[in-house]
Amino acid sequence: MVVGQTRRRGDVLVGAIYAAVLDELAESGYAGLSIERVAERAQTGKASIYRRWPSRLELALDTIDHTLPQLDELPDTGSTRDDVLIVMERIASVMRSPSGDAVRACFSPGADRELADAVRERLLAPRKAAMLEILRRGVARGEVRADAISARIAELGPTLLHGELLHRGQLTDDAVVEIVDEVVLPLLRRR
Amino acid sequence: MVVGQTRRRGDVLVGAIYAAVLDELAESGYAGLSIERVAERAQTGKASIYRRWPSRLELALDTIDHTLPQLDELPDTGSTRDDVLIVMERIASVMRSPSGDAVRACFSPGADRELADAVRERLLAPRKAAMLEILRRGVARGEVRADAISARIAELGPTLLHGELLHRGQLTDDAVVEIVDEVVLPLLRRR
DNA sequence: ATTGTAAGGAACGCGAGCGTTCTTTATCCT
DNA sequence: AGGATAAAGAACGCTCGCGTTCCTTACAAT
Repeated sequence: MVVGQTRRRGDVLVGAIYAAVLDELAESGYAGLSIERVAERAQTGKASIYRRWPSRLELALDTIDHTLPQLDELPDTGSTRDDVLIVMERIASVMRSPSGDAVRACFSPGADRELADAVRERLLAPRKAAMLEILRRGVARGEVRADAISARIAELGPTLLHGELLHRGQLTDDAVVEIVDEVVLPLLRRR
Repeated sequence: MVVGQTRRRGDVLVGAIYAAVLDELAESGYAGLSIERVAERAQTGKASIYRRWPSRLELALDTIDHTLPQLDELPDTGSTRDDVLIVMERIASVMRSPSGDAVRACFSPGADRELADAVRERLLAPRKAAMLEILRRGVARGEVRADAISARIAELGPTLLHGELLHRGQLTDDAVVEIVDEVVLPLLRRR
C-alpha cells in the first residue's frame, strides 16, 4: 500500500494496472512482460490481476485496447494537405508515447502472433480506413488522383513515421511535415 | 553429442552457435534470448559459449555481424529501375529469412539500445550508402532528379519493405515490384 | 605416440517469475 | 451500522535460466 490506508477498486484500479502494463511493455517488450512486475508497478497484488485476466496475452490486448487514444473525428478542412498533416501528427504523437512502444512490442519477434493479428485488426485497420476516407474526399475535390485510393498508399504515411523512428530513434514535428510534403503528397497528385 | 563421437571445434562450432542464436533471436526476440537454450540448440555446452563471449549482447551482435549476407557488389545495369529492383529484392530476401527476424528483434522495445545502435551503424548504414550510390548514378544518367539524393529517399524502399512485412505478415516478390514501380520510382523522376 | 587444449556435459547455489491459496481489512451497498 | 465484497500482500512449491565449476575425453599439434 502506498498512501495511508487507501485501497483502490474497480475502474481506478484497472486503470492503474493498464498504466503499469503499458510501461512494462514499453520497457521490456512482450516477451519480458511479467505479471509480478506489473503488480509491483501498479502497487497491487498479483491476485487482483489474475482475478480479471486469464493470461498475459489478454492483459496486453485489453491494455492496448483501452489505452490508445480514441480515433478523433476525421479532420475535414477542405485541403488534403491539411487533413493528412493533422492525421499524421496525431499518429506521430501516439507513436512517440509509451503506447507506441507497447504497440511496437506486439509486432516484434518473440511476441504472440495472435496478439499481433488482434492489434492489426482492432487498431491499425480503423486508422487505415480513416486515411482512405481523407483520400476519397481529396479525389472528390479533384486534388487527388483516383487510383491513389489503395491500401498501400493509405499505409504509406504511417509506415514512414515508423521507419523514421526506427532509423533515427526519434520523430520530430519537422520530420512529419517533410514526410508529408516530400513523399506522401507528391504521390497523391496527378502526374 | 549428436553423431557418434564427433566433437566440433573452432569455426565449425562457432558457426553452429551463430545459427542457434539466429534461430533463437527470430523465435523469442532479444529479451527472450537465453544462453541455456542457445547451447542446447547448438548441441554444445554453456561453457563453450561463455568461454568466447562475455555477454548476451556481444553474442547477439557478433552473430548478426557474421551471419548477414555480405553486401554483394552493386548492380550497374544502366537502368535505375533494374538497379533498384535488384537491390530491393536482395533486401527483401534477407528480411524474409531468420536473419531478418533477428535484426528486427534488435530494434524492439526490451532490446538493448546499444545493440540497436550498433546494428544501425554496422548494418543499415552500408546498405543505405549502396542505395544512394545507385541514385547518384541515376542522376548522372539524367533518369533521377538531383534532389532525390537524400537519406530519407534512400531509406524509403527498405522502410516500405519492412512496413509491408509488418502490415501483411508476408513479403511477396510481387509486392516488391509494386512498391518499386508505384512508390519509389515515381518519386525519383523529375516532376 | 604423447601431450596440451578445449569440447561436451552434469551439477552447483541463486534469483525471478509462475499461478495459487490464504489472511486481514478497507470500501461499498443497503 | 452491518454485511458482502474484493483489495493488498505474504507465502506456497515449482520451473527456468543464470554464471560457474568440475570431470572426462576427443581432437590437434608435435
